[in-house]
Amino acid sequence: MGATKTDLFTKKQNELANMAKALAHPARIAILQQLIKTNACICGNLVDVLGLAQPTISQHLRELKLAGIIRGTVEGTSVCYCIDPKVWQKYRQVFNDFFVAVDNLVKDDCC
Amino acid sequence: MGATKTDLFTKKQNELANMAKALAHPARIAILQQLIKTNACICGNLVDVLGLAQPTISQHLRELKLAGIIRGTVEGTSVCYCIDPKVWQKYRQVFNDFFVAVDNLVKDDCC
DNA sequence: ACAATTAATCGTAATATTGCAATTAAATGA
DNA sequence: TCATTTAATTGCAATATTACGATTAATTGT
Repeated sequence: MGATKTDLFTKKQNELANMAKALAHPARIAILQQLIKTNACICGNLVDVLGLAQPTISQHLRELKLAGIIRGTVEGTSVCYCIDPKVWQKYRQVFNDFFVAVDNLVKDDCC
Repeated sequence: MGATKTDLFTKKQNELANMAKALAHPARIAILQQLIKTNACICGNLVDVLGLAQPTISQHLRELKLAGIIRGTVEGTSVCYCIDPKVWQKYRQVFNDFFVAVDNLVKDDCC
């Protein structure tokens, strides 16, 4: 026990849950917002901006990269991270589709 | 260590992260979708529909209730759960606001 | 009052996540 | 080449999450 039983759920359900998980930490939210704020890229500035240690930031970047929502390209000794607009839009749509589902149904309260 | 350092982040960042966390499990996604699907309420049917044990479902319901996104009212020996439309709309808006932020900035790739 | 039904809670095991010090890897510049 | 800079990786401790058996709490029907 202890591990999520992904086999019980659909691909879409697991996909959405994983997307949510990628956003389920304030540091990762802060990283994404910082990437947006500085328009293009940013590197270890994140370590200065957020108050977390370098390995911790690196780990969060790793997760965001794994989720596909950001990309990192080496630039000299530093690494430039940026949001992947395509994946970002996909996230946006998946979440929106999920939230929209209620519009058709919930007019007033049930219980 | 091991605990999230919420004090390093803004209220909004923590709020969004917590909302995402509420959605960050396929069982909770499935529960919400089931509540939508059956329009109004549902009770222990969830235990039958999803393949998880009763205490596990109960725990996920607890988290969703804690997040405010669902409500439960006692009806005889069973409990009727339903989505809170107001909170649902808030979730929708918070996520949308977050995703929208990129529209103004990311036209083409950076790195 | 008492059996039956339903769901919450408790306790616990397994696993996952968070965070960081220490180290390593990779690239640059002198 | 070698020191410097930057970021990834390793290893580990603390905490959180997930899952469920066993039990408890609450309500209903008899």
